[in-house]
Amino acid sequence: MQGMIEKVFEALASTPRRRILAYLAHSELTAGQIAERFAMSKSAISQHLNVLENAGLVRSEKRGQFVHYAIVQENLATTLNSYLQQVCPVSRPLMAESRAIAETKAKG
Amino acid sequence: MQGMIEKVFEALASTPRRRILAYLAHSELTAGQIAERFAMSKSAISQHLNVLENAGLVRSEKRGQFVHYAIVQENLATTLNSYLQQVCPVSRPLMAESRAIAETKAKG
DNA sequence: TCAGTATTTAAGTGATCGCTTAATTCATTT
DNA sequence: AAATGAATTAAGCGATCACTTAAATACTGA
Repeated sequence: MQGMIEKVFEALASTPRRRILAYLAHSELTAGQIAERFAMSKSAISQHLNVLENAGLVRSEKRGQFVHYAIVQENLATTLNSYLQQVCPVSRPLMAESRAIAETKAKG
Repeated sequence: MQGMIEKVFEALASTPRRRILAYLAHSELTAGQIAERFAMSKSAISQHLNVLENAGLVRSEKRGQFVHYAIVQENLATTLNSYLQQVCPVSRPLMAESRAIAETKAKG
């Protein structure tokens, strides 16, 4: 496993990791807040977060005692869309959407 | 692993399987034709094709001695797109636009 | 029917994954 | 400094994955 696409699909292959991303979709959360929602040790969550961060799907920032995690929507959207475009040209409309997200984020 | 989304992401987690999909993007191929392109046994390719078919990403049809495989673009596109919508809510307002583009393409 | 080709299925094996508990690091509070 | 709390890192273990080779199945043509 080396490239960005590989890392992203590897990260998304896990149901707990996709659920973590879903939780982060609406707001930034600390590692502990995420862990609270899962029937799984904090350690396990930390390991999942590491995989997600390594794939560029989340970013983390330590503030005092807490580590805050946030989704990196742009990377998820552009990776999936570019793969989709590569494999099924039918999906071209998604590109416009992806571009629009990128522009929205750049301005805001 | 049960739902469709799980199966799709599980299938896409493998680099050889993504390469198989890429090969099938341009034309239908037999199992043997796919296997020729990989430094891997026919058996392994058959197993990968089984995973992809089980995820609804390819369909197969036996004609005489050969089994022809084809990509199911729609399932790939709609699965990734719907997941993206779920996780990147920013993109939701743009769906109407996306749909409009798709409809324009369908008509023209 | 027999031989040859295409493909799948079965069985086995090493590598990786996903978790656990325990130990560690870092920040805060007293 | 000592104790507490948040989070990561380390070590280990069972389960699953991704291959392999060998056997089975199915079709074709002499």
